[in-house]
Amino acid sequence: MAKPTIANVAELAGVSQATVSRALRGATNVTEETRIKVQRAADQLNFTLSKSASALASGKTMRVILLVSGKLNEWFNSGVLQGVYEELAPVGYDVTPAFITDRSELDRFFSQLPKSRNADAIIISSFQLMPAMRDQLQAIDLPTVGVNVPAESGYFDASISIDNSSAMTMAVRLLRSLGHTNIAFCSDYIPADMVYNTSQRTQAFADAAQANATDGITFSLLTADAHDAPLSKSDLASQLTAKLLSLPERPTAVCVETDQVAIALVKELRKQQLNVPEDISVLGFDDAEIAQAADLSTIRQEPIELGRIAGRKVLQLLRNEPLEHPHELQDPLLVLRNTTSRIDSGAAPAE
Amino acid sequence: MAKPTIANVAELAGVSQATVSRALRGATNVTEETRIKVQRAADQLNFTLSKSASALASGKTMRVILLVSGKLNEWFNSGVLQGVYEELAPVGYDVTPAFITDRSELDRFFSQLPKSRNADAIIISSFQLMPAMRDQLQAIDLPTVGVNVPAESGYFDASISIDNSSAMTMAVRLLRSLGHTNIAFCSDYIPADMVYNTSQRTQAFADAAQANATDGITFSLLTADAHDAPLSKSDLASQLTAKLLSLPERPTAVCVETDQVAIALVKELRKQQLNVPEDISVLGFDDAEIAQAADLSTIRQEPIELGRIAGRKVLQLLRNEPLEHPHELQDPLLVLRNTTSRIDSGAAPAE
DNA sequence: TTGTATGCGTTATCAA
DNA sequence: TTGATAACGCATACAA
Repeated sequence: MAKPTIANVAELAGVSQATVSRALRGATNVTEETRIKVQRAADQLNFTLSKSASALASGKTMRVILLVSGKLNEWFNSGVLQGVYEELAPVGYDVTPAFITDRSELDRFFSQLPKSRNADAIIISSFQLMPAMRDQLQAIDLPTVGVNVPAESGYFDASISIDNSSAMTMAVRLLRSLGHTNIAFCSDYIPADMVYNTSQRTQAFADAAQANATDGITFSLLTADAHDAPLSKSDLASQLTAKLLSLPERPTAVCVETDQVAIALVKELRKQQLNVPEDISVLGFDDAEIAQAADLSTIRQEPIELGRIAGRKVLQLLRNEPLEHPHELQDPLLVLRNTTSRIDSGAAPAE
Repeated sequence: MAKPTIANVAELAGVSQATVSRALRGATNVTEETRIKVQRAADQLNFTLSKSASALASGKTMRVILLVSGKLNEWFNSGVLQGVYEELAPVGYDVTPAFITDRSELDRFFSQLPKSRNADAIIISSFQLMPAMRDQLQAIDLPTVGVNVPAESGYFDASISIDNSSAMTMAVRLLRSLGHTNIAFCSDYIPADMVYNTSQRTQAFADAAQANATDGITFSLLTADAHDAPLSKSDLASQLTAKLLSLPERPTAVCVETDQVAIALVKELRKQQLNVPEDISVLGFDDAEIAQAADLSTIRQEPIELGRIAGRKVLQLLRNEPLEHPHELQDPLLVLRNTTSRIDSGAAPAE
């Protein structure tokens, strides 16, 4: 038999289609005896329910879309996917990833997006909230949960984000307690049509700077020059290094938007005969695998955990369970390795 | 209107449902005029075709499953996903990832696997081909393409794999040309129920060793002791280092199954006061991001490209196009950085 | 080129 | 607890 249907199973088991359907889905109102009988028949025919037919009949697709900015193999995105999958797959949901890099793709995605037809929920990760997107988000009649989205957004039914503000406050405090009084924040240029950016971190740093601006402390914001094609990390690093060294007074500590850029920056600084961390401390952001390999001090965020939390929120929304805290912030963790030290310490750091 | 159906669009456009269906899918036999009229009506109603209904009616799910061993956020797996997605998404296919870590999950996956019901094709990445799996593969009546699967497998309709044999031959040649005469290969212990392993690489190294075994050259295979829970990379590295150092004659060069383990090994060796690469050369496998950060010499494989190729093969199979070379091997590339050098060179490597 | 009518494989309502 | 039957929303053979 090419493709057994529920009817074949029903016939073989000697019951009705409806009973087969109930038995196979684990409904309560089926005798244990019949259930076993049906299961046996299904196994014998190598039968599985068709998701398409189930979806059509029930109105539930058992699928949730994960929309990420940037590529699926980026550290953050793949981690979120893993986390979401861990929570949703065990309860029968498929997770269909989609990614988007520029504005036009975003528009296309949302216009084609099944307004409630092809998914039961949608998770949106790390998007800048542009006006156009807000409208489209509001037009969606699906449960929507955000990952690393701006705090002020009431555009999602739920969200989980890292606390950038807390992260940058911690970073500034750390560097100050190490004696640094001239601190910079480095970030890449953000094209206007970019769907994601780390501007939240930049802003959070600026806020933290302002809160600490009273005494003789200098804060600087360094951003790469505008460019069309994305810069390689090393080109970006050398540009940032040049800017860093051309400041009136060279900062003794820099926070960098991501580990990748931070590591490239460390390499470039060392190439310029500056010792890290003796001459200048560098603090990354993410604690990706490379941070450990490069012995980089950094601020940890945990994409897998963010994904899990997002997945759980989706499940709650799907079950119409009330969310106590629909919008959550996750506390970051400072991870100190070998690229940060006291300003006045000329000694080599301990191994 | 809550959920517009094709009937609503038909009514608004003043045509039949069939025409709407044809127009929206870009069928040829529709007047440009009607197509525009229909499109306008669809836009106005914010209508999108229901994938479930389409799938049920047409028998095509427009979905392909990507089954990987290990987690979705691993470097190789997420790269393959990205590559597959790049090829399939533009032509309308969803890619649904699934991952599996042990044998029991594998069995469950295959038993629940829609024998041709819930996907149009399946891509299987990096699985060891166990007997149980062979049977199940043969039972699948879907196009099946493998990524990094054993060469001898005629169990897939198509496949794309890295050429482990060529990789290890290159590695051995490189190390020999650098003057090394005592070369080891390091790998983790592989639990019996593991669905994936790097044993192909180990075997390829053994083959390469045999091909070079004539003169006074020593090859060793080092494997971690059996363990239940996965070892941390650093624990694994220290165990491998211990084995390495307890050999009658310490090898001057080691190939390691993955970059991760190689980097941990380098750290451990240096902790043991051995200079890398002056005293001992280390060669990784993958050329993941961390390899560059750690300045590791390694053998590059490109998961994204593998994914793209797999995606294209799926498309060809789905279109019933004949594949000239259903089973392909990809040539690896040697990437020399700072963990390999001549055996007789005591000088520090150039920056 | 367009319309009509049927079927795709389930779920859900209702009755038994 | 089980069975009969009507949706579910679309694709497609066939007719016009």
